[in-house]
Amino acid sequence: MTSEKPLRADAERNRKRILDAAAELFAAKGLSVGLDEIAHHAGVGVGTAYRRFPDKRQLIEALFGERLDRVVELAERGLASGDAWEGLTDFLEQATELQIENRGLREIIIGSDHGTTLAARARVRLAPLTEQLVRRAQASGALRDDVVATDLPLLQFMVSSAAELTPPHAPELWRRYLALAIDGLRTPDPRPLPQPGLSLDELDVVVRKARTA
Amino acid sequence: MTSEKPLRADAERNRKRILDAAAELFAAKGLSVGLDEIAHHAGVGVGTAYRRFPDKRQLIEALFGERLDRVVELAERGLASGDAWEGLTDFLEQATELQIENRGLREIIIGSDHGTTLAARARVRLAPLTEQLVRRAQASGALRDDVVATDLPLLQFMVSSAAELTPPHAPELWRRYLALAIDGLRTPDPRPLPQPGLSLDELDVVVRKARTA
DNA sequence: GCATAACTGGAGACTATGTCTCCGCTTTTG
DNA sequence: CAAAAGCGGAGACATAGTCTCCAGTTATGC
Repeated sequence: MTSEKPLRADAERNRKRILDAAAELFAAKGLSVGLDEIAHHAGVGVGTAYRRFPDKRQLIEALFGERLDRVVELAERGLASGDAWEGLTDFLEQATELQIENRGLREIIIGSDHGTTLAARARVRLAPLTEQLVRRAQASGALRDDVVATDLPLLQFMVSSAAELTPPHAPELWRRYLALAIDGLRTPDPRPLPQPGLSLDELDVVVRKARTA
Repeated sequence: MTSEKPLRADAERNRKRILDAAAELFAAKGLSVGLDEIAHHAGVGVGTAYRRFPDKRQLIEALFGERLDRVVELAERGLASGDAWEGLTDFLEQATELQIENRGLREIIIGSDHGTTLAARARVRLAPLTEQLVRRAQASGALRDDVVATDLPLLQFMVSSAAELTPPHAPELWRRYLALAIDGLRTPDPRPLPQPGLSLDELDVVVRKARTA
């Protein structure tokens, strides 16, 4: 569909440079970096950047599709794990790690208008997998019964929020709080949770509106 | 020290209106609301607002001192509780609730340049109390031993982050996640946490830099 | 080589948002 | 009722991101 005329050699080279710079800056600073900054970091003029990516969304979608696939893949790998509980916690830990390494990814996963459809599609693929992860861990007896699948992304969000203000000399501090939360999930004789978990639709609303405010 | 000439009656009346409007808007929208917006909401001109509060910080400090006192007071009440565990969890829950009800308060407690000294002073008063709360709960056997006092504000921060994107029809959802975290604190035979907790000084750095970035 | 189509760079226009000043007019006060 | 105090809000200023324009440069096909 996208009728692509072949670019001139130098133009193609610049396109790649812009994509590289954008990947780096989005990961480090989030999606709010301007195309101007990206262009400068890529060593090209602003005009060049805007000519190639007239819409920032195109740039974002070009970059983050693969990253989101990896999250889905992590869930699949968790389901393939021999141990149901480990499958769940490994997924939680690794998916959280991805979001923390890449601030742009985190901002895509939680709302922030940009790349919305991309994230929405990933969520659709992810939902049945996490549902399955939770059910399996509950069946194995390791996971408390009153947890639901939509709790997972919210836990990830909480932990990655804390990670965002982590001091440079303790970049792994978030693992402490994820571990604490995971211990909360494992509680053997929990008192029932005071509020019901969200439905998938409700989660969608939550996740869409984040940061935008 | 602040040599206060008595204001004219109408001026004093407007001062109060501005304070009321600011309290309302800061609670609802956070500290980023402009003086212009506050002035308009108070039904006075922008000039009036700036004449009375040439520095936004003065306005903020005038408003949030009392709120911060209440947090300290909550810790004291927790310490006074007969049950060490309940004292701790009640404090956690109620202090978190205060932050969630009042977005401005939350932004003051975590860095964001404004009102820094105010929050720093509150932290100094709060530190020995939370230290005590934790120690007491550990002595009673209810709280796992590898938790430290600086974990409390970080847990609160995580939960209130989640609360910030809570959907309007489930405003109490955060209680679910606080309960989960609290169950993590109670874990009877925890596997040791993967990262050491922060010292008070480290917490200070963390808490100061938030949101500013 | 050379003509030309493709591409480049970055100044600056434009928008949006918040901070803060100035000053002609109004209200309070003694 | 005159003077002092206060008022309102237009608009100057600063910052920051988005995006356009076009004179000048470079790749490419003949």
